[in-house]
Amino acid sequence: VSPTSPNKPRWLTSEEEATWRALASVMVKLPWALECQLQGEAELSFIEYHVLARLSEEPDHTLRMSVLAELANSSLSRLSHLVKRLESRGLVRREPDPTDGRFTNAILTKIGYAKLVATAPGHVAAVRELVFDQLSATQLKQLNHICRGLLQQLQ
Amino acid sequence: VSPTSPNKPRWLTSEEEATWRALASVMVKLPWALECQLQGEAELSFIEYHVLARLSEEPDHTLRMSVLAELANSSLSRLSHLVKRLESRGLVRREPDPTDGRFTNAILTKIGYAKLVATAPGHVAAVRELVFDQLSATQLKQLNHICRGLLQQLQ
DNA sequence: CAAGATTGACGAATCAATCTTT
DNA sequence: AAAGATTGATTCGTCAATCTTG
Repeated sequence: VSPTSPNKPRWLTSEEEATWRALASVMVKLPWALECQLQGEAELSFIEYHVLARLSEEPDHTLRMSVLAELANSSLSRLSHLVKRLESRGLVRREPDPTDGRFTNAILTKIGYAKLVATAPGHVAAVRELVFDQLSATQLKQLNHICRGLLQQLQ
Repeated sequence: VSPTSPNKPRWLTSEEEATWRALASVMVKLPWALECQLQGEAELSFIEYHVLARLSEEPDHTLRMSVLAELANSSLSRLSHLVKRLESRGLVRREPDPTDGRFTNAILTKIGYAKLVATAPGHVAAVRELVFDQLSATQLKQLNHICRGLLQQLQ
């Protein structure tokens, strides 16, 4: 499709186009690389790792499913399927919230925590190697700022 | 998991951590938003759109499957399944390369091209709104540079 | 036999529908 | 009735195995 379309669509400049292609590639390849690292070393997907990680950040290693879904950038349905699998592996368990049975609490088990502790260093090393080792201190700040701006529009 | 682990894993600084969370969110939410836009307006996935778009950039609207897979950041297997679906919708067709039967050419059909022409303005508008309208000219350059750096490590 | 491509089985995400608790 | 959560059907991507052409 050529840039000579009617008039409504403001096309991308060649610099925007190049940036967009690079960004799109990063959005495909970076998650993939991290998936591979996690799958190879821990048989965990990226989102599974983060579910465990988020739970570990809570003092009681517990979060409501709906809150966890938000934190993990996941739909509730996806999370429900996913936690069921983690539960069958003994990494997480679920209980209805004692104070209000409509909520379900996801709870990190001892085994799940151990798994996370064993997995985290390798994962962090991969993130460091693939992302932060490639960025100067200035670029780090720039990227932070840029991402925050983009997130605003992504509600 | 706390930052007070043995010694091997150089943990992330709090600034790196914040940046990483923001970047991870962008990598999930931005593709999702664009998927929704394309699915809603054209019943195309992000990768399907880009397959059509890449084909349209060739003078003869033709690319070998293996080349197209590279350009679309896709495995050959994934592309094969995907193109089969596009073919069943009449948007693309496949032929063995006349000069060497080992290659398969994917060819954008008239219908596929029309679909792309109809879809592109809305998609570009979404990319503009979600990405480039959020970036200053300086940030555009920064993002371009950052992404290119990251891609180098992602081979 | 090697490279390009396809296939089928399986695993995981989505969507809509349903169930449960208040 | 509404919010939180689960479920099942469908679809898509992955992996490994296979097919095909030169």
